[in-house]
Amino acid sequence: MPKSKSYKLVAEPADLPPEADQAHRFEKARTAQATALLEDYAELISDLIGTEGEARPTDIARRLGVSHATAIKSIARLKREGLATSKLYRGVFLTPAGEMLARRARARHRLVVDLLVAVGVPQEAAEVDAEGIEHHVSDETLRAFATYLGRA
Amino acid sequence: MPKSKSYKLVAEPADLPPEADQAHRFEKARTAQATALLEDYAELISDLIGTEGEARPTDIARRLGVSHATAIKSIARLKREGLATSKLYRGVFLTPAGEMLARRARARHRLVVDLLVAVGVPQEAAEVDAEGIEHHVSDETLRAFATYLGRA
DNA sequence: TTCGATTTGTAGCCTCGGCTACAATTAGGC
DNA sequence: GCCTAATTGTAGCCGAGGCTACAAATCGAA
Ligand SMILES: [Mn+2]
Ligand SMILES: [Mn+2]
Ligand SMILES: [Mn+2]
Ligand SMILES: [Mn+2]
Repeated sequence: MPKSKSYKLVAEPADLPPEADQAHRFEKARTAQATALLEDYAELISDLIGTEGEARPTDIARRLGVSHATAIKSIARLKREGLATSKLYRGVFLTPAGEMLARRARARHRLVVDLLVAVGVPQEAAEVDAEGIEHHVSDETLRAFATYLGRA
Repeated sequence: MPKSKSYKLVAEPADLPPEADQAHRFEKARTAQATALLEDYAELISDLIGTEGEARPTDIARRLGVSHATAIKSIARLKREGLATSKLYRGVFLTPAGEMLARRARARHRLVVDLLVAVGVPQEAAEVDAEGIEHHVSDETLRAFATYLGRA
């Protein structure tokens, strides 16, 4: 992950050229996309461990609909970023950081599906669309969803 | 149960293994992501032509927050896919297919922002998040949004 | 225990979308 | 009209995330 200047706490000057705003939005979307894969893997690994007792690369690959080679390479990225570990022929595990990411991803995923259904989106469409939408929902937006659903 | 008469590409037998559903959702999200860049460019080019009279690569790059080399390369992809044309030093234009894509992208973008605001998301957060969310909103979900907003 | 099937890992290829550096073209001020 | 600045385009690099093909390790049934 490219260092991502995390100046989220810094107030953003209101006197920037107008197109800078737009550029900043696109940049946020690109950043979100860069973490989407990590979030999906973390959530899935956590699910598999919970339901199957273990998360094997082959199962991960089948659930994601990618080749096992692709899954293994992505798992390598998770390890590189300190989110997962794995022992040869013994499955993949999440580090504390990975667990935390998985928990938040799962909670957000559920909230997004519930919000969509609450505003009238059919269940199956909500499930499908949420898989992509979830990665672009900020904490602020998530709080608004929770409030709307009466779970503030 | 998993119905939704799909396109000719993927035949969906009703008795698929349960994890195939999940794989299919992930695949949809990946497909949506593959077209996200095209949609953003088409929408932006259309906007620039509308407000500035022309869409020059440099302006496109600045609005997107990427280098002009990146923008030019992406514009090449739009041309390759029949969505845009350009004359040397004379800006970028949209083909009819590109215009159509831009129109739909803009309408969807607006509906997504409006939906977010309607459920209580602050305006600025809605604008930011919509830039990513929009690409994962299916037609079915979009219709539900329109209905919710009373624009059925 | 042995041996074939499954699982896991590696190697190499591809496209995409970032970037910088540099080259060429055009536009504009003087 | 000339020269500089801006714009546009090209070349080459990179990492991410797809893929297939092949190799190695493990598992499990006979
Ligand atoms: Mn997802
Ligand atoms: Mn998810
Ligand atoms: Mn967008
Ligand atoms: Mn948009």
